[in-house]
Amino acid sequence: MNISRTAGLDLELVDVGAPGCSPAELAGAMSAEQAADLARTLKALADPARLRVLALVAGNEGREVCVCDLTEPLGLSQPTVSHHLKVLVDAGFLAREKRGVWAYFSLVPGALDAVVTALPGVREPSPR
Amino acid sequence: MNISRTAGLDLELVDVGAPGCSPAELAGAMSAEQAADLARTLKALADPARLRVLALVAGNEGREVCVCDLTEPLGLSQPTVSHHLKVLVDAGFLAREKRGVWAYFSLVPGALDAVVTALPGVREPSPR
DNA sequence: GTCGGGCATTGACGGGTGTCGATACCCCCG
DNA sequence: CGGGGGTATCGACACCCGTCAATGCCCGAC
Repeated sequence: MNISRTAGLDLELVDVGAPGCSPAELAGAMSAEQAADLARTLKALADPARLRVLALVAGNEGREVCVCDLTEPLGLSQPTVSHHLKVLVDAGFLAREKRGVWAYFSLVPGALDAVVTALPGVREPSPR
Repeated sequence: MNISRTAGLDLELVDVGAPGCSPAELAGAMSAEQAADLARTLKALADPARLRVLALVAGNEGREVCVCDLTEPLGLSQPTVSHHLKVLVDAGFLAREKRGVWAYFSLVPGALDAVVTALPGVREPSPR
C-alpha cells in the first residue's frame, strides 16, 4: 500500500534512435515501472463493486462502515465484499480498523487525488 | 434477494448508538449502472501499455502519432499496439484520424478529466 | 470455558484479457 | 495496373480476476 509516493509526473525523454516512420523521437514517455505501478492502482479501482464501496464509504465519512453494512447494498456475499475491501486496503484507498469483532473502514485522505495527479494529461486538482 | 426496500423508511431515525450493522441505509450510494460504466472506462486505463500510450500521445500534442511510432517504445508487436489503441479509442480517450495509409492518434480533450470528476471523493479539477 | 457471531481465508469455477503470429484490408506509388 | 507497406482483424494460447460455498479464526458474551 505504498501509493503515497510522490505523485509528481516526471516526464522523461525516451531514446528512440532507430528509424521508424518519423525520425523525431517521442517525448513524454512513461517508464515501464511507473506505468505498471499506476496500472496496478487503477486496476484496484476498475471494478463496479469496489467503486460502489468507495462511494458508500465516502458518503458516510462521519459514520464508520463495517463489512455487514456493505453486503446488502452491493448484493454480494460476505466473502466477496471482504475480498474487495482487501483489494482497496492493499491499494491504499481504504484503512481498516478492527475494533473487537467488527472491522471499520474509512477513506485514506489524498489517495484518490494521488492517482489523479499521476494520470498523464490530467489537470491538477484545485490546490487546497 | 434483499430488495425489501419498503417505501417510507425513516431516514432520520438512524440508530448510530448501537455498534455493528446499523439498520439505516447508507448514503452516497452509486447506482449499479453508473458503477459499471465508470469501471469499464477505468479498465481501459488500467493497463501499463495503454498508460504509456496515453503518455506518449499527451507528450506529443503538437505532433501526431501513428502506430509505428509506438511499437518500438512500447516493445510490443504491431497487432498488440493496434489492439490497445482500439481500446483507448472505444473508451473515448483517443481519436483516430486515418490519412492515407497512416493512422494518427490524438487525445480527446476532457476525456480524462471527465473520469476524474466521476470518481467518488475526488476534488474537482480547477477550471482554470 | 463454551458458545455465538462477525470477519478473513481457501479452493474451485467461469469468464475476461493481453499477447502473438498469420492473414486480410487498403491506400499510395511506380 | 501491379506491387509494397502501414493497419486492422482473427484465432489461439496462457494468465488473471470476480464470485461463491465451505471453512477457519478470533473476539466478546454468558
